[in-house]
Amino acid sequence: MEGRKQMHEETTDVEAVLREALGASGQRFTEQRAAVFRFLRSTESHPTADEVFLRVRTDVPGISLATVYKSLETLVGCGLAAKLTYVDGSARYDGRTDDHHHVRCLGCSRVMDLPHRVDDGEVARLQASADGFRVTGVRLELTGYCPSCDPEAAGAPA
Amino acid sequence: MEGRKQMHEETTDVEAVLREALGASGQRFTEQRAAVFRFLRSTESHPTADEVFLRVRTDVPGISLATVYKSLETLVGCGLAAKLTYVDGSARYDGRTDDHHHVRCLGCSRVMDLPHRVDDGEVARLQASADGFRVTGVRLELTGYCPSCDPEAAGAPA
DNA sequence: ATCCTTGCAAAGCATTTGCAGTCAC
DNA sequence: GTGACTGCAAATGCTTTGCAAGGAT
Repeated sequence: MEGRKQMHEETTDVEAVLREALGASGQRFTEQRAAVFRFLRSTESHPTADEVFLRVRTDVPGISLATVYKSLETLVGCGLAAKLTYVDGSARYDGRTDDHHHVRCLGCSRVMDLPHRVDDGEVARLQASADGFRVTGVRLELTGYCPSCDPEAAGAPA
Repeated sequence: MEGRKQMHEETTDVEAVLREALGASGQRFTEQRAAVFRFLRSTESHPTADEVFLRVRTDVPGISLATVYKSLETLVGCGLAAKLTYVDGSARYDGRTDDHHHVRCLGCSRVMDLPHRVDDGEVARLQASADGFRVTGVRLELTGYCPSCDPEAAGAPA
């Protein structure tokens, strides 16, 4: 089936992307970095460093937590990942680097991606009052409750 | 002048607000909590716990950092302050609890308040794709450069 | 062969906690 | 007087760092 072939192509592509980005900044391709990058690209769960560690350990048994931290920082430095920080203080990593927004569930702490971006006109309106300020980025996060955590919804919310 | 009288009234009012909020949740009014609250209300600088500590220490010489942390948490619990977290991982506190947004300068790290809020229609549009999710809050932060830090502006950027 | 990376363990830093004395009520 | 609050210091948890061995180019 096409499925397997496509999967293989994607894997290859992911490695190529990583090799290129690392090479461009004079850094080396390693199995550890590849595993971290592959996992980040494969999930939308915006994992913490520790979650990455636990998962990647199944692919690269001997990897250490320190290496995961270093790899994540390397990826962020290459522009292949983004670092998010939440109110609880935990850092999370996102394999998507395009400008997008998030919804976070106050119940289960899950973070999901939003397909739409804030309208440029809206940004311009908000920015208008910060005079002289040159805006380069917008970060937006919706908070609330996902269907299975909603305390106001009918079902028993765990 | 009116200035002095108004200032005194405000101070009194701030304490009354604090007393009421604390009483409502069975907690006690203390000089330390009052000093922390007063400082938060008086500034727009969104200070870290340590900055609060350094400043409040001039009013309450013997106060400890642990007490500042506890007081800040108490205020957040009473709804008299909000806790913010930035990408660098540092927690900051905001004496304003109404729903408002921020601009952060990538040069000097200063955080300022934005007078406008994201339009409800825009939130609805963004939310539309997160189906089943009940949105309760919106957090937005603009990032960029303030006039004195803008590297693309004419003057020497420090 | 060079020097970047890894894994380990120790160090760092912000925040939290335990506890005895103190204070608000 | 009672129970909450403070200050101190120790503890915690996440993240970073130093270093010798190993690996990519």
